Amino acid sequence: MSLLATTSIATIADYAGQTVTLSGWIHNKTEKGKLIFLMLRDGSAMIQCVVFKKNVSEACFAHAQQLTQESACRITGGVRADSRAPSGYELDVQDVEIVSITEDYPISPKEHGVEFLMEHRHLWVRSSKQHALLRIRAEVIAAAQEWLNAQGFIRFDTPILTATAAEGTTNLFGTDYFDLGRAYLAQTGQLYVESGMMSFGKVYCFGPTFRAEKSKTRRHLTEFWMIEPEVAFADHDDNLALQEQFVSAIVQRVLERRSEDLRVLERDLEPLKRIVPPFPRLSYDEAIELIRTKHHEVEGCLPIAWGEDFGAAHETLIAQQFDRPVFIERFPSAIKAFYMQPDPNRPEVALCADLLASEGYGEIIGGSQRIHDPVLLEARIREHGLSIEDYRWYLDLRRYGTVPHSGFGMGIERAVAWISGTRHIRETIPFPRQLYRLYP
RNA sequence: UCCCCGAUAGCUCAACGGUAGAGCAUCUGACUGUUAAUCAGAGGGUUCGUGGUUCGAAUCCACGUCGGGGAGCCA
Repeated sequence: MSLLATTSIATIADYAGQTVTLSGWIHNKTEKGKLIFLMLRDGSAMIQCVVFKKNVSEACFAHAQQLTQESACRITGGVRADSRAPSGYELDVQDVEIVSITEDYPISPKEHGVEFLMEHRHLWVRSSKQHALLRIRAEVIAAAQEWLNAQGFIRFDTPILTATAAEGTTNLFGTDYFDLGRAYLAQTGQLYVESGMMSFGKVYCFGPTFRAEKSKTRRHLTEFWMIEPEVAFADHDDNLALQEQFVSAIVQRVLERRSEDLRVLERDLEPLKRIVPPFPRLSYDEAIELIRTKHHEVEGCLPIAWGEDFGAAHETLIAQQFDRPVFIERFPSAIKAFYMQPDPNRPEVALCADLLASEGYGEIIGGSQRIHDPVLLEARIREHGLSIEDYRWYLDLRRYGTVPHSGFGMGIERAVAWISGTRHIRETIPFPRQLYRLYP
């Protein structure tokens, strides 16, 4: 049963032959003398409504004439299958009720530049492609949480206002916090979610995270959403297995439920259909060697020495060797976060991995096995020049019932950009926050 | 923070040292099958700002503002 008195356009096929009332906005209008075509959008779908002058009252035809792009209205008419209609069904209009008339809607069906569209982001979300993309975002978020819930994970929310830097070095957004000095917006929920892991075993946090880095690329936002699972008694290999199942499940569910939106975005579905476990795995050492032999395949890609981190060109080169996402594992500890567990066979590398999306969309997951030994963790905190006092609670997790554990974080916007085939990350979130954009 | 590029009608762009232009949108009129309808007509400009070069600047130069692409950093 519907919560509203009006019919949802998405279910219009169920009403063929019946008279219904639809509520929505005029997406487009074509006048042809005594015949008017109204493309009505209600959020669920669109349908073409046909107004014939001789079939309706004078008042009704006048109302239809007054409607402009994005005017709101209620339209009553008969549902009829018609091959001439874009969606296969159209509405034979009997009555038009105007709810509000829109004047001078800024976004016409013609082309626009990025600056103009971003300035009108609050209206741009009504456009077909943005609508499809944000539906896919919602599906990715729902799929991620529901898959984890089905695996016995508990959502464990972590704070956004924190007293210190979680990972120390990166730039943070700060704000005054009453008499307690500075507070910072979280750049990850990971440390806190480890507390939940010791309580519930399998947990995840999901929320916005903030990076005050002056990144200016199509892969970066200053505010982005991250989902971070954390599992007790899970080692590095368990972690990678979890990640490839998680990512595959999300992709397959989007293919299953949002194929119409992927079609609107003209996304090639074949690469997505291949996203099933197992994903290829490459050690950091193997990646260095691959770059040495194949760096000429990507412009601007130069060989790097052991101990250096990869740049964007290196990631592109590595990702394009495979037809599905690829793990790069066991990075040098020196270039990774302080909490990552060293490989017992090679203490100079960490039991961590980055997952690079296929088709050159870059890193979508970063994860690791965490240090569970309190002595080692405390030493690492000191080595990184961090305050033991700030991490007292985090060290407590290792003092009381410590166990090996692993986890990872997936950036929602990068995953959505990859799955939807969207070049720029800014379109994958309703209101992107970037270096030079805080409005609307 | 660094490198590259851009700003002209509501929008997308042209004019590149000599009278400010087009398409779309808007308004008026015609049209019973349009899918970004078509046809006819009309209105619409502080060429981002400040200074400079020049007989003359949208055009060349400097600085500034806003924005776009990329690097680094990362998800």
